[in-house]
Amino acid sequence: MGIFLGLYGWTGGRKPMTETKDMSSEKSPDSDIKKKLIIIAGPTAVGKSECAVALAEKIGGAVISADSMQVYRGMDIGTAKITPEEMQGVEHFGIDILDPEENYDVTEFVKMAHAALDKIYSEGKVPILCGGTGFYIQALAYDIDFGEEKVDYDYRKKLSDFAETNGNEALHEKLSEVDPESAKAIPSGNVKRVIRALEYYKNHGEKISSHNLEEHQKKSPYDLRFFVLTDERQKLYDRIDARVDKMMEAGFLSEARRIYDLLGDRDCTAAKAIGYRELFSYFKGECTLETAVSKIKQDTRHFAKRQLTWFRRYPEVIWIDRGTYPKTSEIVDFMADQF
RNA sequence: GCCCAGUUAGCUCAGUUGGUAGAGCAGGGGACUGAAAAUCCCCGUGUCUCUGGUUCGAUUCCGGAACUGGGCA
Repeated sequence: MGIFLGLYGWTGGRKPMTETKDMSSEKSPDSDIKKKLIIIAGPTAVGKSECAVALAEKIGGAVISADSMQVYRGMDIGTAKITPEEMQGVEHFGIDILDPEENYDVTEFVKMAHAALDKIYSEGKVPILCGGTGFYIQALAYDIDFGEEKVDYDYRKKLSDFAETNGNEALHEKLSEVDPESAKAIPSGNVKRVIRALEYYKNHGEKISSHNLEEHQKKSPYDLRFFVLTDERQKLYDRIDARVDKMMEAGFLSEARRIYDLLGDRDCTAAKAIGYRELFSYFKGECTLETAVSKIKQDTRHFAKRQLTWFRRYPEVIWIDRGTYPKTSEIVDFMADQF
């Protein structure tokens, strides 16, 4: 049941906590055209994937993964990637689409997601965007414009070399000259973002700060149902620690070894994945396995905390506490109640 | 049993030539618009083990106790 939810518009029944639309008069022509997009986000290890599958089964949906690392083939255990069995026949997009040495970024994600959305909508299904990469979710759900040009890795390298030899302050100073607003907003220590701001100015002759200001005003083109799963901090951390131990038991070490042999010292996105990078430094003899494993737990906990911070920015988020809804079926029922 | 050393923030330790103390890590909060599992910013009051003494004043000096290491028997 519930599979016949049409393509357009929700059937109402939203909880009062979110902004309620007046059914009769307030309906703008736009909101009738807006397509539904369900988002299931949250920190790592809260149980997003399972919920997404269960919800998809219940309402006739398909899942789009919003995860920057699960795109890589062969990185399964360490990224806690959903297995084909766990998918239960529900279609998933954005998983296993690249080799680890390939670079991926938001724009690639958005392209992939748009294609997936087209397909899902055309089949009359409901898309469920599920994952923990807040930046990707943001980009898709609020239709952020990143422009068409491709990244100039040489220019980035040039700037980071400049910062290396002349100091971060010097690079930051360059930004102040062309885009004082960005310079004010970005600390000089955050070299990556300073570089991007400079790069943007070079490509567009326009300040990224004003561009961001415009993009910031954007409303979502979708009829969103933005769920964020959360849990008591200690419980979440305990689950993370336990999961890392389970990964090790499941053969994460040899999986990481395989990826390490493949990537070597290459500086690519996949090599920065939590779990892999710590094990890589063990392979290089920089630390003991024990140290590496506890570092993985530590880094994962920090990551989860950052994810939570990200999602707190959205006022429209419907928070779901696992303490209140420990069972996946309860969560799915709750979600289904929201539309 | 004796001799040394130590006992300071959740942990590891600095430090105070006597005026009640500070780093790293952990922890918390935040930012983020083409690297995002990335990158970066902010937040440190604790019976300075206890107890006598000296002193205007002791966490700091002296004595004792307890505990923890190490050494000698």
